[in-house]
Amino acid sequence: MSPGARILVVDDEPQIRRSLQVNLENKDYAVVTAASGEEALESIARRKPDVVIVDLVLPSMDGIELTRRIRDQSPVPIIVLSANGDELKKVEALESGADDYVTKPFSMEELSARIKSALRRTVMLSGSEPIFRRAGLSVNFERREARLQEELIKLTPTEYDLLKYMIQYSGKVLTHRILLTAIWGEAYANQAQYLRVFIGQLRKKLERNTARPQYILTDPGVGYRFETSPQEENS
Amino acid sequence: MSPGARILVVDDEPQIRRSLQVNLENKDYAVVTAASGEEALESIARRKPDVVIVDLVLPSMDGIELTRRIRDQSPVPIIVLSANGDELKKVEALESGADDYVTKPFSMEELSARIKSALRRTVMLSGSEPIFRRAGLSVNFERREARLQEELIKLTPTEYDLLKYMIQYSGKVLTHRILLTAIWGEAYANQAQYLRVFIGQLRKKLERNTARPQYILTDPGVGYRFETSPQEENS
DNA sequence: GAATATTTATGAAATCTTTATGACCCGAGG
DNA sequence: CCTCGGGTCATAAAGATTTCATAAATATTC
Repeated sequence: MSPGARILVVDDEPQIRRSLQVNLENKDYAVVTAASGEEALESIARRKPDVVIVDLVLPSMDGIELTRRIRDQSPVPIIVLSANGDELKKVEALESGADDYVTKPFSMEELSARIKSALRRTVMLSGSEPIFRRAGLSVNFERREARLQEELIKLTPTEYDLLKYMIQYSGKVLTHRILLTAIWGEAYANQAQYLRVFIGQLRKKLERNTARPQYILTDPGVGYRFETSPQEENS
Repeated sequence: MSPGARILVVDDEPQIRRSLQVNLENKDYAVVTAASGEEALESIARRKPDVVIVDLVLPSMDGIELTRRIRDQSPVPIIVLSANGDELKKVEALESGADDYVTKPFSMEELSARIKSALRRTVMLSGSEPIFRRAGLSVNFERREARLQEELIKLTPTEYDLLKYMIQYSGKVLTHRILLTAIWGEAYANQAQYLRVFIGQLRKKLERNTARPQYILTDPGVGYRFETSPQEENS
């Protein structure tokens, strides 16, 4: 699927760099590493990686600052590695321009899935028609309608806008602020309750089991994400 | 096949404009060209093309922005020409309201097929008889008359124009703005009440049960659309 | 002056916003 | 280890607002 995509790993701990390098090379990625933000910026300019993985904790220039600096010069997908529990930092990272994050400790499968998702970020469209399809769900942008197994689903304007926006950035974590700003406007950036209500309505209409959503996932403390590939749940 | 359908080609490179013009005219289309988004918008308002072909890369206003602007005022099918590999842009274009895209480099056959497909989706008055038929309804565009089960229905000029327009783009949601602009003109784009009155009159004349319309459906908060596939009615 | 178009008025329907409630998670303090 | 309290989240439902359908009055056109 992604033979030889270039990945840059930025971490100050040599052990972690090594470990990631070995594991990712096993998955056929071309890996380069950097031990600091400065190195990373230079490496990005020279090597043009397809994905950058950044540890949140770095000496001198932390992950958030680095993310910001990268974003000033490149739209390359950035995945942040964050310590468990630091929701605030996650949000900060996402709003500085990171595309996704993985919470430590994480499995290689998890990281790998996020890398794939970042590489594939383009929404899959069927043929040339403006229709989005995934699992049982299809959304026709021309007709402004959504179907679940061929069955038409009635969506209000706001519900449709929200769904469309989430599909557009599917796979990516979208913070409350980002969603609220996009759909309702800057002034509503703090009305997280709106979001809960409308996410709830969308789930009620789209999800088989609203308690275990397939499409619209919650990232507690951060926001929501439209899942790209329906995963089987472990539980 | 499509005698004299009007096509607008929007591209800033004179060579490509020329090439497309010549090739499409050979296929019996009436071709007009525009070198910029601004020109294109004006040409659409004045010439009412049946299909618009837009290069994604344009100076000042790019293809996506142009697509969005066209969509604000017209449901005309838009085919986007995109450079190879720019998946993200394609998605963006389709979500902005484009109907189809063709990746450069492309053959004339390919483009031609897409044009035909786009024309087919709008109800063209091609074929031997300019008559639209669906379920019990038939509209003769040459004689400007509509019949319900062979019985002639009296339509005022505005009612007829509105019906014809909706049939032409049947299946698509037509926003209030688009309908008002098309039938009454730019200046009336906010008079949604006109629409309600005339839609109501059309329904009274066409629909068996105005409370459960078969043909003219309401998309609350968005607009109206002419239903393509007749639904079985229950009860 | 007859047909048509525009405007006004009103109740109904759909949607959006707000409030209320309980579940759940997690850390602090007993 | 347990319980408490604060926070986020999901959901239902009440209230407010907007949009819609319809009838009818008025204006315009030919």
